[in-house]
Amino acid sequence: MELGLSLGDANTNNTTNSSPKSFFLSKKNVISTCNDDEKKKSLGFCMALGINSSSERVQQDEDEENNTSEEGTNNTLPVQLDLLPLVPVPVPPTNLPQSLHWSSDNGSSENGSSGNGGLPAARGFDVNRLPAAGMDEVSSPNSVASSFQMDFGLFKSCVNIIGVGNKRNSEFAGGEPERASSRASDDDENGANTRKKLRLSKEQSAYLEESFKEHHTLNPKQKLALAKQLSLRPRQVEVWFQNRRARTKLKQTEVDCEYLKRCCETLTDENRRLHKELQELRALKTSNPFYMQLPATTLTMCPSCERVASTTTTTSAATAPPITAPGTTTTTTSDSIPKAIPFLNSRPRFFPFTTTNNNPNHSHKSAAS
DNA sequence: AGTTTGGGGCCTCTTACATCA
DNA sequence: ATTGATGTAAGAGGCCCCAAA
Repeated sequence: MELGLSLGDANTNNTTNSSPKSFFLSKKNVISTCNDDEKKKSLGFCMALGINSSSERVQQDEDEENNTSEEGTNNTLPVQLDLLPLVPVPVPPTNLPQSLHWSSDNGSSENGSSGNGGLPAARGFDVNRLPAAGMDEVSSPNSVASSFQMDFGLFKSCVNIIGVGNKRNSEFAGGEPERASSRASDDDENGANTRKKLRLSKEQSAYLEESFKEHHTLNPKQKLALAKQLSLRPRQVEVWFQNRRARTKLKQTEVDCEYLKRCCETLTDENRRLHKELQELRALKTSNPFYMQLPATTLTMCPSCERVASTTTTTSAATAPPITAPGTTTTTTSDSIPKAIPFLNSRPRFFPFTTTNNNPNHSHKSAAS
């Protein structure tokens, strides 16, 4: 079971919205990564903090990094907490190279295993570090390691030929091995087993980003294909995706916390205002006891359709003919809430833990319809 | 059918390194 | 040239899932 905290447009059905901002806290505190298996297991607790439909919707990932959350400041935030199953979020198509558009069934990831079949010609990626003695990791049980190692030899032979536009690496574009690689090889020669920090080139990072837009997780074939495409080790690709997921989660958490903070402030203001109005109404009632002699009306909220319905209860105090405020009408429907309580008509709807109306036969007993 | 076991994937925390101001 | 901050690749440990025994 996962806890899904979705920050999206509450005026739309955020469970089917194309891009709700959400992170899912599963029992492992992991981000749901659109993995089909996890989605099947997810029983989402969707907590949505909506903004006006016309307001900008915070975009995912890349826009998070631009800290667009500040743009979402809106004092009229309707807040919605939904107990809803999480619905898979469609991933928008990207301009990912065709070779990296994997299908979810792993079936189309075979591109990389057939030499360079289907993949664009090996681009100018430098190799930060090429293993001296084979691949340090081939995690796939049905590994394609043999073919990959064969191809790897080809890549290795091309390493010093490939030029990279990266400033950091461009200094070695003239056939010089990259510094880190050189140092690593030196250590290897010295038998040292110290870890070396190796930067990926901009092209490699961009390529990984594009693939990350498609899939937040990789299956072994995808990982191998990507590693082959980028002349990286599968372990490097795997680590990059792990770190990328962690960064995404961190930023998402920051954005969501900011949303929650603003929402809390909004609700605090709302609560303060309601208290003030309540005091005013009580003062009004005290000063003019006949002014607010309305029938005892209980406003209730239908959890299914989120419609306000009122029921007029007959009490001893309400049996007397109501004396309404000037210019007001006494009704019992939500469509005409007494204007003596104007905020009920204007306040944003706040429904903690509302549920959607799944019953098509749902109807109200009240006249409100 | 239920249990155990090993492998793989992923997450989280952490470290080490590269880069920049 | 040095230093602190920041970003990030990578290691380590743990958890979960799954298939095979």
